Amino acid sequence: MRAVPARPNVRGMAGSTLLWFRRDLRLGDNPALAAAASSTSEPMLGLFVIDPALWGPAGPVRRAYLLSSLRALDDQLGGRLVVRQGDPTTVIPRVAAEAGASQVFISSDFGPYGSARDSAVKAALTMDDVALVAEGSPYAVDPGTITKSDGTAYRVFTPFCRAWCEHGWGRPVEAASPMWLEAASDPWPTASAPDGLALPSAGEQAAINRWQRFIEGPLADYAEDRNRADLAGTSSLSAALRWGEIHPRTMLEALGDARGHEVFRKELCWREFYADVLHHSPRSARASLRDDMAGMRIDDGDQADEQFAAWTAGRTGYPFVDAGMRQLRAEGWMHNRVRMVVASFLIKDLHLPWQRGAAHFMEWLRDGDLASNQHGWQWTAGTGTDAAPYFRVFNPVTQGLRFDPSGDYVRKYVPELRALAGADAHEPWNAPLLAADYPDRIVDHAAERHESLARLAELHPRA
DNA sequence: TTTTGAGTTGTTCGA
DNA sequence: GTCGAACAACTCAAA
Repeated sequence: MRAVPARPNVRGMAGSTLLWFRRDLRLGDNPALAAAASSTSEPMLGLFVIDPALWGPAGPVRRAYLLSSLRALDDQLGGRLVVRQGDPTTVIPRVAAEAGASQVFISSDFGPYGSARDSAVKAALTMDDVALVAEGSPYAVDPGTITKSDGTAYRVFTPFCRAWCEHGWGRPVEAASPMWLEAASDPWPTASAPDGLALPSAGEQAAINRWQRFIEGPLADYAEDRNRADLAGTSSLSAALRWGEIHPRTMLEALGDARGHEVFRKELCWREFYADVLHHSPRSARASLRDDMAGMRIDDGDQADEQFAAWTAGRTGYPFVDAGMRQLRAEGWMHNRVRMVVASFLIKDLHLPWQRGAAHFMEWLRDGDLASNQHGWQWTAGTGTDAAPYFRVFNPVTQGLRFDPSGDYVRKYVPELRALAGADAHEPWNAPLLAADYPDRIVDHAAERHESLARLAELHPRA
């Protein structure tokens, strides 16, 4: 990235190569970059397109994170990352023409929007005699690759994971250090995180540093500590994976057979499993994967709206739920264990549709990934893969006592409960004078659990 | 072909 | 206080 050539005139420069970054904001272990670099000895042009179709829905948190990550990438490119705004179907052919590029390299996108967009871009480029070359993807194994023996997609995680491990994945590809062309950028959009929301540092180097710290520290006890909300037992790399600041292949390469390593590899596999499920069933981003659950009775109306608002604000009166919802607003991130608990509360205690909670998560999560988010929610709702224990209803108090036994997590995000010591923070109703500013419980968990099971029984009436 | 056992993340009840 | 059973029914792989 230091080797910046004497500035050529981009216009009319024949034979140059374009690298279109999307969710692969890194230089290391980047097959598209490696392929582009080895295809030409000419300097190449690194481009990111701000696509209005994605930019708006990304929400303020992901917009701010993305800009921060793009700034880091721009630094790595010696300030030569070209940023354009607009529909890629028109922007990509235009930039390719400006640069005289005959090839545009990308990393494959398997999402419903991304794959359709890439088809449209490919068609538009073909008219100009420019090739769109896809190399690599955000996954260790491309979605659609792992199938059952009859060729159809897996719907259960464990057999998928077994097949995924047997299939294996390649070694990280060597870093390339091409020369980068300079070209005009559109003005970068502005985006700032909501007031008071603190984002961690973004970019490839930050991701590598975080990964290194995780390997040296929490990974050894990951099997036990990953569920503990009051410990820093997770990798905190979900956003880096979402934006491709680090590739899962790089991580898998470093993992061995220790228990914590095995469990972490499984977590990476979950990400790949859900990408595979979404790839085979694009509709499942919006609709329940299991159509037999579509008739589930849900609540709506003014009271449902009020309860939804209490949930988003972290004012349900259940400390573990409220701590999670407030962490989301404070950091644009939530501990995975707590994601399940707040999701279960929305679905089983408030009887609201999973799509409503999933949309709120997508609005606030800096790691918001369509496949992982929607199917994580569907797992909790019992509408997705893993249909077996449909009677699973999380008890928000029990979960808090088990996975935040110190109460530190609750007190960190719910200041009204700081007068309660230890695990007492999970049951403020036992000491009302010490938690006077904290809301009362908006529903009775035992009663709503019963209601949820009753509504499920309506779908499967006994003979 | 049919059968069988197992399946990320759970809770409650009653002995 | 601890422990096993029950909560019903779908997917997958192996026997």
